[in-house]
Amino acid sequence: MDSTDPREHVVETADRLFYARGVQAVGMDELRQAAGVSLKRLYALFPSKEEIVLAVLARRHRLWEEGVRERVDRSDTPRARLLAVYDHLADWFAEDSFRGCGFINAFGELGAVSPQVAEAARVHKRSFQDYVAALVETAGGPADLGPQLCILAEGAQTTAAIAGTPEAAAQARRAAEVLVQAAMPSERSGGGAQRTRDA
Amino acid sequence: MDSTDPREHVVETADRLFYARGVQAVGMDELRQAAGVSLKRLYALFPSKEEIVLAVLARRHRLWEEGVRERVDRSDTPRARLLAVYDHLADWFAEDSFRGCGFINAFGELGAVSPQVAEAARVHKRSFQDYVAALVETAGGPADLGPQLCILAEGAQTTAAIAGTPEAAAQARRAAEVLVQAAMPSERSGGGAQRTRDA
DNA sequence: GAATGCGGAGAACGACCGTTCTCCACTCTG
DNA sequence: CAGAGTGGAGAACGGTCGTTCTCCGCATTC
Repeated sequence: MDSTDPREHVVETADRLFYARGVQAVGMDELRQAAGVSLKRLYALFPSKEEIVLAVLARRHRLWEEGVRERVDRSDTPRARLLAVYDHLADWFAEDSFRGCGFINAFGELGAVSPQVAEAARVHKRSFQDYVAALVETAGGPADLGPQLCILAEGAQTTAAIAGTPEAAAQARRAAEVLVQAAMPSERSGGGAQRTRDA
Repeated sequence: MDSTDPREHVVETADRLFYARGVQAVGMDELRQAAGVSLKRLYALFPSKEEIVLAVLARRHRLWEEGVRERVDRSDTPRARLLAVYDHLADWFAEDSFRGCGFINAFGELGAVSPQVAEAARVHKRSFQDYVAALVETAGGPADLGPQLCILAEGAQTTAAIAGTPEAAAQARRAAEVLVQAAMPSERSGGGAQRTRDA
């Protein structure tokens, strides 16, 4: 829980608070108290609140990429790897603390007022799109497929967040299956590639 | 531009400001000045800022429904009506002022702190899902198709907003075409829509 | 013309924001 | 033990927020 690095500890705490209630709803004093550091130390670690926000987003980006990559790498076939993303989403949506994509939320709250936050969201989404595009290319799918799968993932996140229910992940997965099947029809319909044995 | 109803005029102005910069970034004094009303009058029209936010969302909900409905009704076949939604999105994304879905933005900014805002977003999205589900049913499509098409629309909105480019609408449309085609295979590609399943 | 009420302009208010500063207990070093 | 320096607690600061209040010009009415 508490890491050895005080900086990381502050970022973890800030992430939890910002994500749960919004950035502007959490004051520096509350963050200081929750993180158990003095205000002086807080400002010694970070020059401003905005820098904390950016550090939180950077951490979220890293954790997201690790989580997706780990889940994808657990699948063996190129096709299963494409769909693994939605299983990752399903697990995420089922968490009690789930409240949508932190980048979308931050973009909506601060994107118009902080170019750096907007840019962080842009880079994060772009990075995911590139990753999926690489998966599609490896699987031998057409270039169109990547963006379409990403749009499904984005839509599932906001839908699940606002509805407060996790079923959007499964719906997006089924849609993705259709798109993948249509874009990359398997030569053998019986499908020797169908080894849906996970973990 | 300026409506006869001062209340509506305030809501229009608030919508423009809130949408462009975020709710919390716009103070009541700035809104008062932009709308050209006195602070006293502003608080005579609305008891609090939150009520203005809710009125803005209600107006946005109405305009969105009218816009989508008008666009859908311009199409003649049930299949074209399903895809008309994405053409509407394409036009919207191309607007200079486009900055994502106002409900998603408001939810990200205030959803955790204002149950009423969260509920407004939920109702709005749910209403759209019901509308699409009705279109799907009329077209004779399976129940699964509606949520999938909605997820594509949601994903296109956030993708276009964060990327700052409108191409997500076309990508979502192409994906939707595939989903529709897979779920409702036309016997002849020329398309006899009359041969759909009856109610 | 005097009384009355309405609405506009904007000052005032209390709260809270992000950030800085003051003060002091404490721990090292000699 | 004396002195220096570090870091914690939290007060202070300037600013802004949402909201309320005061003041005053002005139109209406008897």
